[in-house]
Amino acid sequence: MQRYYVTTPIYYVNDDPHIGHAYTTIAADVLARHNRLSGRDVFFLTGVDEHGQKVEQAAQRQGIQPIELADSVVRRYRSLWPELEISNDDFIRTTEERHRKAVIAMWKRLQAAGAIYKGFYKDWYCVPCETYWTETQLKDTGSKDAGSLDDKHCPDCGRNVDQVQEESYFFRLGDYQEKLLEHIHANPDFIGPDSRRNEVLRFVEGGLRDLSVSRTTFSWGIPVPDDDAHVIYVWIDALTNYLTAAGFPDADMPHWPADVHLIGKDILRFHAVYWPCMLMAADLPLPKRIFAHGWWTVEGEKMSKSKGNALQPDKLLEAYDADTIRYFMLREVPFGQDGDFSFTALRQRYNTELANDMGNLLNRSLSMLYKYQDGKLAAIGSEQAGDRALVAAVEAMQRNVDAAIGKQAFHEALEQINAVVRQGNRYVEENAPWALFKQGDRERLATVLYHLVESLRLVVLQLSPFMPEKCALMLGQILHTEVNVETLSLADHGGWGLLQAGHVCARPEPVFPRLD
RNA sequence: GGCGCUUUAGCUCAGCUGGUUAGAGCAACGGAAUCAUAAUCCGUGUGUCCGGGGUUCGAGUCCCUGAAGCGCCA
Repeated sequence: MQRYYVTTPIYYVNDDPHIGHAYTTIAADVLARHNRLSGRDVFFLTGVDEHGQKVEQAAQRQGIQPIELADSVVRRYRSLWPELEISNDDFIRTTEERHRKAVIAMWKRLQAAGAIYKGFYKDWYCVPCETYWTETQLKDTGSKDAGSLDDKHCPDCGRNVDQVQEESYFFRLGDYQEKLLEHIHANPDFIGPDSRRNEVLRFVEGGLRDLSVSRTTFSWGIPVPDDDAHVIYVWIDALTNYLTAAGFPDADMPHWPADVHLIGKDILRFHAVYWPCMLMAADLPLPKRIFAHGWWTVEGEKMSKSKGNALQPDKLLEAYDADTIRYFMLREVPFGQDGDFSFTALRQRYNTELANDMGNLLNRSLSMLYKYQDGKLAAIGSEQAGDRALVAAVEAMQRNVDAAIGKQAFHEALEQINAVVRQGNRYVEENAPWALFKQGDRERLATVLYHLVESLRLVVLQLSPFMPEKCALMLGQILHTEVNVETLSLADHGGWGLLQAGHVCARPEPVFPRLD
């Protein structure tokens, strides 16, 4: 069986879940569900990153152990994901033993390859802020008298910073520059969208410096093998999670390499530069694709902690169901671009596309089926051009949705689906079943109603990865039975004509009541 | 400062390697129909395709240049 491995980043437990985390995870979930529907053996991974100085300090401030802080945030994620209908197959925590083993194995593998060496890491430290800054970050403050040490100021508070020198292990990132460039050029789909791919290319072309991969300034992490003074820094620790869950280093890894790492644009460089180079050094296959999506503003404003306007998924779920949120986020904005989350826009999408077009098409179709044929599909007569066009549109949609999702173009997939829905509504008007009924043309009436219901069945099937719950309801009405969308497959259920004459649909009930 | 991207109907955007009267969705206006969640369907746009210059028989689509916005890097 064809395999499919999709990942989200592991979210840092320093932060409560917000709409950005939900976005990545929903998108990954749609990929997972679509590929399951397509018959693939899917492995969908999400999880959390628990180590690091920030968590250590935050825990200290709260007077608790880092693991306690992590545990509490993990609980929030674990309760949130089911509410958003996230169907992850695994949830990884970087504090797990399996992960410690994988990271140690990764480290040793890099070391054995000669890709790690010990050196010194120079940094600037702002004592009042307790924050480290790099040389280049300091330059941004534009001091008047550049050059002298006194003029190095903290970008945050403007006070003087101290230079600190720290022993550190380094990864020979620079050695892989050419190999990485070759790989990106040879694999045009390796990084998406294209604008991000270009950014990475330019960044790598500009030269890669070796990467500091250990720290001695905090201890909340995985110690460097045979050198307890050092903790393995975030790169090797966090990124290796994708291997850990795949079975590294013990098992053979049937799902590796990953088909897609979905990420936010803020962590593009780690995933598109550091990670592939580490894998090359460790002589492991590279992920097939890394896709960076954009960020959300809320009602036109940037989300920020200080503004306190970060949209929390659990709050959102009090107002709208998961399917509506899922649909809106993937429909409103081309995946890869930034977008704005506005409640007006959400309600408009919902009312026009879901309530008026999709929901009402199902409702009016089944209503007519009941009004004219007691809810029962009847044998069809010969197909006319409009009937064949509808069938062709459904089949084209199936191909196009698959292609769109294959390149993470969710908005495009949904547009393909909506186009068939619009055609369905047009089909109703063109064939006017009510007129056929009055004329007593039972055969034509049966043909039209059959085409409507059967096309709806296939449309909803395609939509089910996006809106599992609503689609289960809609399919339930069409099939007149409880439907578990997780067990459906395109191979078994995706063909035209599977509904039989004599099948009785359920009485319709609005699935998308209009919102005011 | 360097590199790159974007700028097309009121709004959000599509327009591949240049070629008939520049398109979609939403919004607006007019009409039809009545199966349906007053939902649907049809019709309606005199848009400087950001400005300027150029290449070409022909440019929204290529080149140069200017402006605005954005991204990455410094």
